[in-house]
Amino acid sequence: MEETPARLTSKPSWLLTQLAVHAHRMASDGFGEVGARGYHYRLLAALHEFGAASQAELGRRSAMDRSDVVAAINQLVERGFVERTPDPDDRRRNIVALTPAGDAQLRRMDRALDKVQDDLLGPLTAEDRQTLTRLLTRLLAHHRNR
Amino acid sequence: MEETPARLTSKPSWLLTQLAVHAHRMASDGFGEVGARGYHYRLLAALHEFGAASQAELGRRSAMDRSDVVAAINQLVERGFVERTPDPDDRRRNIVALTPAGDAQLRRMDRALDKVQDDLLGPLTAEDRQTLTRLLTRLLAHHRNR
DNA sequence: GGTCGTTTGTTGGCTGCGCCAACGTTGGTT
DNA sequence: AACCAACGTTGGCGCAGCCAACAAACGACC
Repeated sequence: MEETPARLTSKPSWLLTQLAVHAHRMASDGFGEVGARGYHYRLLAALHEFGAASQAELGRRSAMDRSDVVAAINQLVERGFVERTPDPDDRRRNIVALTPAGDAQLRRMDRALDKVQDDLLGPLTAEDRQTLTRLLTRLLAHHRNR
Repeated sequence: MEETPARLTSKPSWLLTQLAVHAHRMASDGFGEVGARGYHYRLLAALHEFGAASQAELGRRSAMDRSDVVAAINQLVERGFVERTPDPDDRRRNIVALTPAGDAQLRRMDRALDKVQDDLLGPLTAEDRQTLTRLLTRLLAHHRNR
């Protein structure tokens, strides 16, 4: 059983990034079962919660680069999960809207993700889970605004 | 100020991966100042803590793929931070050893990383930091072996 | 009106990290 | 001798994050 250097295991940044690798892999597996990836989920979630929006706005809400939004929306359009129409009021923009099929896909991904959360937090008590979530939320909010 | 969907912000896997992005970026910036990356730090740390080892063993200790170890060691050799010599007792293996220059580089990266931890945990009290570290360690240990 | 700066969509590219398949060489087992 | 396992190496893939550039369109200002 090979050991990991204490220099690494003692550093929160190491714990965080390594655990994120596991979380990411689990989520990817879940998404993969419905033929999707993380970017798709973020966009569908933003559309469902805030309604139709331009690509730039979607990017901001989903913490994605504009260029990555283009590619992901292309794929979602191709599958009929989303509709892209030019904005008549601002000809620079596209309006992206969720379709019923997209809504169904979002629910499928939701179910897959819920399972992931449970696997991820496996050995933690309900109280510990809450504590962890609270701490992570605080930190993320702090760094979100640089 | 654009909002992020609650579907995302409520999921530990989202908090974890997004916060990991920040942590990774901060660490990358720190490492970048001494012209290195995460892989280099992992290898140097393993060498310093456990002594000279074969590449395969280093990979296991640093949670890296064999092929990625090859490339990273090449770069460390090129900079004189590490020496690679054939193992006379097992001609399949190379013995990788830390040089004094490598040790100095490790210390430089250590200092950069310490700063990162502080920035990362910025708004947390000492007690909260300890709690977070404890929870993350528990989770990582759980997923490491399965 | 015309000019300037900004926003938007899009293309193309780059980096880090994790991972996998294949191959030849070498060791250990039987 | 035959087999399987481990090692180093090459080459390649996927996801996520990011940046630069461009043309088109918008807004504000004089």
